[in-house]
Order: sequence, then structure tokens, then C-alpha cells
Amino acid sequence: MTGLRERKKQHTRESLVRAAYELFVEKGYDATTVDEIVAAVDVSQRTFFRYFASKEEVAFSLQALVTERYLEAVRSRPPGESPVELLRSTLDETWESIGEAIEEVVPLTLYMRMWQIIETTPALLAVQLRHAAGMEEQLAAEVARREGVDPDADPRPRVLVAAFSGVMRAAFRCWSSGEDITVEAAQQAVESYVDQLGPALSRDWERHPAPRTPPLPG
Amino acid sequence: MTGLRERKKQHTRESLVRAAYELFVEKGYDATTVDEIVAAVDVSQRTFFRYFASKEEVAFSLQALVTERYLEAVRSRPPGESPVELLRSTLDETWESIGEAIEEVVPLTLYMRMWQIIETTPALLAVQLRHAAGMEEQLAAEVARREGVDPDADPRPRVLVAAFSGVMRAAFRCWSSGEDITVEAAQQAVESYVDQLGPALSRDWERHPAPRTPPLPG
DNA sequence: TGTCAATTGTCAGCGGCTGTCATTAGCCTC
DNA sequence: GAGGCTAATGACAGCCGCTGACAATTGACA
Repeated sequence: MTGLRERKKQHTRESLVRAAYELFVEKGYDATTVDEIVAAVDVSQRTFFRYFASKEEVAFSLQALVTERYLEAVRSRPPGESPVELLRSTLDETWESIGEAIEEVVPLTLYMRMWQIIETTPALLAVQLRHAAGMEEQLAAEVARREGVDPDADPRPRVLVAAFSGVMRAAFRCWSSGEDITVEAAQQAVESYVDQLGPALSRDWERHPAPRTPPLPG
Repeated sequence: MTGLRERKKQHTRESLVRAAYELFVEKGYDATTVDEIVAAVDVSQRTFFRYFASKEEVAFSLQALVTERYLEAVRSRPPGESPVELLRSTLDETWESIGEAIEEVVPLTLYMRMWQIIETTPALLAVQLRHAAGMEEQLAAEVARREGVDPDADPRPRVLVAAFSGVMRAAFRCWSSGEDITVEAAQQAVESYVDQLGPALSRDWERHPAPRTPPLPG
């Protein structure tokens, strides 16, 4: 087992995350002061900034966990899938795993509300988009590696990942602005949006709106 | 003609933009202080914040102009084009117009260097991505209007725009990290990336890397 | 137990940003 | 052209995010 010092550190860190999340959800991100967060955990402000480089960072400590999991899952996927299938099926595979990982730190409902706050707070939204862009980089690199192409010479990995991520973001945005803030609803939104990618790019859209629950492929 | 007061205001505003751009390009965004900007124009710091809500905003005063132009061009496009064609051909159409509009305020090379700074400064990159997301919203709304679908019920407009914007962003990123920082190079990068969208989504990628200058459709 | 190193608290200070209020300067009327 | 009116500016104080530096504390380990 790890030493006392190590455990204490992890404890303060998690306490700070929890306190921050609760305050952000309760009174909003901008209205929450770092002083208030550290007061709730009873540490000095200086200590906070030794754990987190900025007030924003604490808000994304769990988001980082999520993207890390997804990337790992993509990397450990068996070969043989086409790039689109890779991204799509990894999504299917990792939903529960990610949900469980989150709940080890904070309740899932709190995390969901935090996501809403991120989407509605301009400063946080901006940072989230930047993080997503960072993940795109790594995803594109992995796709290129799998397909044996040079990611700097062949635009297709980046193009695919960019399109895929864009669609995912649109889906999350739709989900987080809706009423059903559950993992299942998120999963539903993302998958239905992804399935619309092909039709949306087709030359002529049929006049009738696409069904909310699109037909399953195959 | 406008009064003296109005002209003075516009003058200070443009002076602030120019001074800011030059300082940002010269010593970097983070290393540039608002105090330095206002010192170069000889106004008080308070005045700066009456013109721009934040230090970031002055860096994007021209970006706003660009997206505005593109949106207008999309809106004034004749009907009959498919959604993808709409976005693609508006792009072709507006390159020079936008370039000219920029040069009325600052030299194009300065603007290009500023773009590089935005892409390489985390704080600015984040804000730019947020602005892009805002434009996506409006683009999706326009696409939905043209196709006569409900943007809240039919995910295709958002999906298409998300994919298209993601690809554009990837192209700009590639361009801004390269050596040829000209409008033509940007145009070239964007159009070749957009043309790779279909191939990238196809089930099986051919093993050979796609050509940098892809074959024209049709 | 005593030494060493890691962690923390305290303090001073910078830079972004805002509210407030007095001052200046363009506008408009007589 | 002198007057009042209003918009724009400057000056000041102050909050908040964030950092460097140094001293105090506390776990680790011989």
C-alpha cells in the first residue's frame, strides 16, 4: 500500500474536486471563488494552485479521465476494422466502463450537471473544445498508424477524426441541453447523430425529417 | 458624414487593434500586457476595456469580420444547391472578398501571423474554437431553413455542419503550421481537405496515401 | 530519535477586469 | 460664440486569478 503522505495528497485532491464541483453546480462557475473552494476543504489557496494549474483545470479533472479511457480503448481495439467502424464501435464498447470510472470519484448526476455547466459557461466551453482538439490529434495519429499512412502527408485521418468529433460534439450539445440527463440518453444521442453522418453528406436530402431513432445499420 | 466624435472613436478602436496585433506578433500574446497596448495608443486602461470586453476580444476583432462575411455569403446564395455544395461553393466564392476586407484594417501578412499566434496560444485557441462553434450554430440554422427541416428534430444540419467545420479546422491547422502563410495556400489546404471528406468516410482506404492535390470531382 | 525531503502556509505582488466618480470634450440651441 | 447637455475619458480603489519566495510543518527512513 502507498504511504500516508501519498494518501493524504490524493485525499486533498479529491476533496478539492468534489468541493469545486458542488460549488460550481450550486452557484455557477464564474460566481465561485477559489477562496471558497479552499475554504470548504480548509487548505490554503496556494495549495490549490499546486494541485491544479488553474481554476479551469479542476473543472476538467474528470473529463480528462474520460478521454483517456476512450483513447486507451481505441488503441487496444483488434485490427481489421475500418476507421469509421473503429471510432464507432469503441464508442459502443466504453460507455459503461467510463460511467463506472466516474462514479468512483463523484456521483454520476453531479458529473452530468457539471457537464451542463461546462456547456453553458463560455470560458469552460472554450477550454473543453481545446481539449477535444487535443484528443483529435491523438485519435488521428492512432488511425494513421493503424492504416499505415503518414498523418502529415495524408489528410484522411485528420479529416475523418475531425468529422467524427464534430458530430460527437453536436450530439453532446443536443443531449446536454435536453431534459434527460442520463448516460443512456447521451449514448442514444451520440449514436443517432453518428448514424446521420452518411445521410447528411449525401447529395439530396429527402424532404421528410430523419427519424429521431434512426434504423440500425445492417 | 459622421461627426468628429464618431470618427475619433473609430480611430482609437482601430489604433488599439493595430497596436495589439503588432505587440502580439512581436512578443507573443501572454507576454503582452494591456498596459503596453494602451501605452502605445496613449489611452487609459479603462478605455481599452470599454472598447473590448477582454484582452482576448481584441485579438478576435478581425476573425469576427471573417465569419460574418462567410455567413452572409451563405445566406445570399441562390437556392438549388445541396447542403454540401452550398458550404463548399460559398467557400470558393468568398476567398478574395474576405482578404480584401481584412486588408482595409491591417496588412494581410500581419493578420496571417496573428492566426499563427492564435493557433499556438492555448488560451486563444480555446476562444477561437468557441467562436467557431457559435458559427456552426448559425450555419446549421441556415442549412435547415434552406432544406425546410426542423433543426431541433432533424440532426442532419448540425451533423453536416459539424463535420464540415471540423474538416475546415483541421485544414487551417495544417496550413497555419506550414511555411506558406498565404491566402492561396490556405485556400488550397481547405479545399483539398474538404475533398477528402468522402474518401475518409469510405469503408476501405486504399493503401497508398491520397495525393496532396486530390483529383477534381466529376 | 534525528535528519532529510516533501508538502504546506504565509506573504507580497502582478495582471486582467470592474465599479465609481470627477473631468474633459464633442454636440446642439439660442 | 456662449451656454448647457451628454457622451467619452481618466483616475482611483478594489476584487480575483495566479505566481515566486521563504519559512514552517510533517511524513519518511536510517
